[in-house]
Amino acid sequence: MADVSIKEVAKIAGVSIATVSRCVNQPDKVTERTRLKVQEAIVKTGYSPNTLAQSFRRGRTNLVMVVLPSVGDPFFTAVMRGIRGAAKAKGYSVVIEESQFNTMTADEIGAMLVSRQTDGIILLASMSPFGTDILSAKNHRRLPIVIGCETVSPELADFPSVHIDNVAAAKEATNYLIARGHKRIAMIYGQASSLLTRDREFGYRAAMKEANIDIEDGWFVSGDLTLDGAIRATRELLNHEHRPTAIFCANDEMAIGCLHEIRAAGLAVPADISVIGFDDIRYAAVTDPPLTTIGQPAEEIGERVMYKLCHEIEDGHSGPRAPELVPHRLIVRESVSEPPA
Amino acid sequence: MADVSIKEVAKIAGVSIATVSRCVNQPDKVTERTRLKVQEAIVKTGYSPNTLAQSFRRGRTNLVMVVLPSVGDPFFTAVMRGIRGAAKAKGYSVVIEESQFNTMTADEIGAMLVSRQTDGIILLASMSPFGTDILSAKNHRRLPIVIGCETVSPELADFPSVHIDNVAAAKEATNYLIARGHKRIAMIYGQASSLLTRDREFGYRAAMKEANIDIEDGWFVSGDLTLDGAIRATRELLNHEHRPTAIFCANDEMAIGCLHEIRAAGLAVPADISVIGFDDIRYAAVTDPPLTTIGQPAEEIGERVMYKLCHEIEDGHSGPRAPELVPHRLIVRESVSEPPA
DNA sequence: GATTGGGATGTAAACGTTTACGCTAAATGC
DNA sequence: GCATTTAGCGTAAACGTTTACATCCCAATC
Repeated sequence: MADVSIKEVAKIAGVSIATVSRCVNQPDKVTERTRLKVQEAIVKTGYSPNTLAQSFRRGRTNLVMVVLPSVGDPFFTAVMRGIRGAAKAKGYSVVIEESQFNTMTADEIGAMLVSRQTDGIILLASMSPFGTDILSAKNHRRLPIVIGCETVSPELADFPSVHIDNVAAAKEATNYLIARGHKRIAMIYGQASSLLTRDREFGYRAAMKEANIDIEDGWFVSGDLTLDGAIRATRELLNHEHRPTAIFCANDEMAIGCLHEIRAAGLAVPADISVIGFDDIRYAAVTDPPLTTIGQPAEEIGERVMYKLCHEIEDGHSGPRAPELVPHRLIVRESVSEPPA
Repeated sequence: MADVSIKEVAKIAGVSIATVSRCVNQPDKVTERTRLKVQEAIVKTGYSPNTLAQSFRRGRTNLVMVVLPSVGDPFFTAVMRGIRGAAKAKGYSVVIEESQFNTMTADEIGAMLVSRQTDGIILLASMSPFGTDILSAKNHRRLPIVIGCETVSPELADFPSVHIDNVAAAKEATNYLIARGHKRIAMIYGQASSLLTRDREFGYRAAMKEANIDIEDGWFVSGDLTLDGAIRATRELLNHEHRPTAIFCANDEMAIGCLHEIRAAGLAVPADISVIGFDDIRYAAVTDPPLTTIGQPAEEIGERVMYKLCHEIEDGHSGPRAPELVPHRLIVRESVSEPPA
């Protein structure tokens, strides 16, 4: 059944292997008559082209790699859905690498491309902690890499990217809390190494500064972008001598952990403490209380980033590389109110 | 930098390409002296073997495919973590296919293997709705396929599998509700086509029957394994003329939707209605109230299923194929109590 | 010192496909 | 009806690697 090669088809159809190949790949270069003859031989033998040989010959795998911080994060799941949809439409398969748990370095990524295991790479996770030499512009060979979600660090500025304006979005979240009357506003941020985190931090600090509100020591804590990290961070905040009346979490997963820990401490959201998240993952709508958050068009980001990558792979790069900004929006639910009197 | 082939290395090192290949793949077959010489040439040229050519020549991609119902489900995310870890250890990459949104048929899966795009396949989703001809035992060629999580349908019984005893687990969940005094127990199940759903249904019905409790019409509703589906299903249950006092959800994601909808209706969990889930995803511990559920060793399942697949790929199959059962356990939190008086 | 054995290396074939090139025969232009 | 183009097809090379086999050389044995 398997292991039938193009040779066999050619023999049965009474044509050369070149003709069989053409029938499959460029049907217009071949007579209707022979096309049918070959088609018949193909179904008779159950032939399907050996993808390995094709990839080898064509120098393409039709495989792209996505590097993301955590596959468990529902936000990235949504981005992945967009990527996958676009990939399917363009005939690519996707392999995922989690940057959080392995030590994949920029060198490994470069090696991956050089050794042609994948045709291109989508970075949803900042690689800055690893060093970006191979990826950087100083490497003159253009690697098909596109960056999504993350703000682009200077070394990577040469690569195309798709993301929201993280600074503006974080500022908007913070301003919303300020507008509701909060002054003691804490932030649970992600990983210190991440640029995305840094952008959201800038937004938070900028909004506070503009409103002339001081940020006390201990109001800016890391939650590692995880549920458990956020629970620890929230505990710290609750024990702070000036307990905040509002907490801005850099993603929804942390916000959910935050909600839980506040509740566990016998306090109420938003009566005692307001919470605002980031990403608008699906669970955000069903928490108790439903989470006010910043929505990102995750699936759209995924789609666009994939199409951009296809363009890089197939047409090489062309024209300018201004980051493609997509819109965010504040989604008001019930986890934010005025601070307690 | 790129595109340096084995020939160039050979020329620089002053040896034949065969020797270079041996240095890389079977270092013990080569003199220390030449090995060093070649090594030097390799770093000098920046050579890295063309993976496409290797795959082609060796007839192996070191790529496996995982088919699962929904990548968004945190349970499968956990399974994937196990798979990914084992894959990494064994030198494989993983591509994911979602069976929910595309129409991948068994034939396509077969084609995938025949055309050698992947070395093997892990099925975490039942393929029964699609027809299993290609995969079935009647196809004499042994395909490297392993089944995880799902109970194995008769046609697939010939393939190795790793899963919990879903019937027993569902029975245990139901019995727990019965033991707490419930009689009006509803179930929100997954997709009707899924064997896993059928097994959990069996367990539920068996427990009810043994306790001599009738299941009323309308107490057994589909939630599609999704949040939204569960919300709809819960609404139906709340409007039932004999409203259940307990709801058994076939997975935690649905249980979370269920909790939310009960709350939205102004009722309390567990005071008015008890809820029990299945899977013990991470969010289950931080719902309000924390969710009582059945825990599965998701990551372990993933690991084992991957190792089993490696064995299939590398050593062919050998010996008997009894399904490998892994233990489940009831995790008691706070979403179940006695029924209201 | 001749013979044998074996380890290290080179030679060349093979994997299945795509494609440049050349050939034949048919179609087109006078 | 002849010359010219062109469409359809076959031949064969090429992609980069692995590996069976041949070769060579050195060491060990008699």
